[in-house]
Amino acid sequence: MIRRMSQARERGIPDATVARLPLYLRALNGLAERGTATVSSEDLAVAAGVNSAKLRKDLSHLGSYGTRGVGYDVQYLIYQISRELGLTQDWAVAIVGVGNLGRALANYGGFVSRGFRVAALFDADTSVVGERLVGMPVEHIDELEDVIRTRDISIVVIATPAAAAQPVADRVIASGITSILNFAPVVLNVPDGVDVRKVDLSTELQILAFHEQRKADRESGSPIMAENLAEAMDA
Amino acid sequence: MIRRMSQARERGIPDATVARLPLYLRALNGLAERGTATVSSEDLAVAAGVNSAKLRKDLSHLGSYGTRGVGYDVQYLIYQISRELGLTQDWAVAIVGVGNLGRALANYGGFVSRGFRVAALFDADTSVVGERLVGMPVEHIDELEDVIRTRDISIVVIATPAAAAQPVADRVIASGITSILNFAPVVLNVPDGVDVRKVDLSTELQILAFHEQRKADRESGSPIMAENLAEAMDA
DNA sequence: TCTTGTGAATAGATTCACAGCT
DNA sequence: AGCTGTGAATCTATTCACAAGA
Repeated sequence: MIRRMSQARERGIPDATVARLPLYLRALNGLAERGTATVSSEDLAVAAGVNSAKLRKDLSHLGSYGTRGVGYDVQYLIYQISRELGLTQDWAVAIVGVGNLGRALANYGGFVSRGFRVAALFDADTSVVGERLVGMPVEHIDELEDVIRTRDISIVVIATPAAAAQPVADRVIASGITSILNFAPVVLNVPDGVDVRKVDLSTELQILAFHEQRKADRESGSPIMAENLAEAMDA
Repeated sequence: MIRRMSQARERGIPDATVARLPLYLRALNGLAERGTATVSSEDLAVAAGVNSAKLRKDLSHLGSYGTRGVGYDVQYLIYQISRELGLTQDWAVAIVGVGNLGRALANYGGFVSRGFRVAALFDADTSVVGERLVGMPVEHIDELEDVIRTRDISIVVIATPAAAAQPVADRVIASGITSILNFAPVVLNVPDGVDVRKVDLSTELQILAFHEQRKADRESGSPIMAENLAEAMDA
């Protein structure tokens, strides 16, 4: 029952689409800054570096916010995507681990900008505890559970060494956190219902290395690789 | 012609598979450290947090490196994956932009560990140029082209402010670079044949916020959302 | 006339389930 | 008896191509 609405708003937006919404949002913000009032799917797709049919299908999952023959109203679309992503409220984020990376994250401007607010910083190292960063004192990891509850933290960023990441995850999950952004190079074990996203420098470098190697192989031109190249060029 | 070999080794490994190989490699290294000699697809899959059929299919793209009834030899598989990813050679990496993030990246241990070597650091800020980091002097961005060529850099990490990223990308591409890891929050415009991977904190946070919002919506229990929850629990 | 929104077609990834080998 | 490797089935995502609407 209650099966009306734009068909998509009601039930899940595809993951692949959700992953691209931030990209569109950024492109739209760029256009807005340059004073553009209206944009076609084609132009927005170019700005975001995707195919325009994909962009239109993605946006169609949020609703029907364009005007045929005209395009999309930039401000209106910014608002709709922001709302869909939950950026119209602001989320209290805690960063655990104030090493080089943690500091970089805390200082990262775009972080605080829209929708997110660094509400706590934690470290286990007592020589770092007490230091101030972006106006926040670094607190001792012992305070983790208390602070998460009292400051209504909803997203935790783990920027600890690898060995500390799982215990930290266990503790924040026990404190009710269900959204974790993990920078430590380990696979976190978490119960169902907890979302973990992982950012991993070495993984990204390895993927680049793979492709770089392929390119090098092609240039050195073994017969098999030459054939691959020919096939690749057909595309 | 020459259409033999394990059917997969010759022609492209799926992107989704390539993206997971680093994950398997890490899980395998963990097992190796604990002295495990042999592992089944099931156990390795658990360690890597994926489905075992997927793991087997992924590995089958590299070749037939398991033993039926037994599993995979840990050391041998580490070697095969490393070779496939191109980690048996080492890649000279340059980091452009030595702010908080650039420093964190330069100091990141796992970076240097296997396959990668920080071979140059660049910044436009003359007050940073000359400073030493991980044994390397920070060089002025003017040296970019020369250094890329003379030190045989093959991967460039862009950790500059957003506005500097595209010009830097243009310059490194003009110097022959075809692999870029971009931390700046912009879509880089690059010609065909250049691989760009993007790591983006705010994108990741926005994706988490989306899911977090969904969870919150469910708990507040509108009829439609309650229905969604019921459906989700069927799975 | 121009551009959206979307069915239909295609491509790609995941999962199932079991034959085949050790 | 146990586990890999893989066809077949399924699910998800992308792209095409055009009807419908401004």
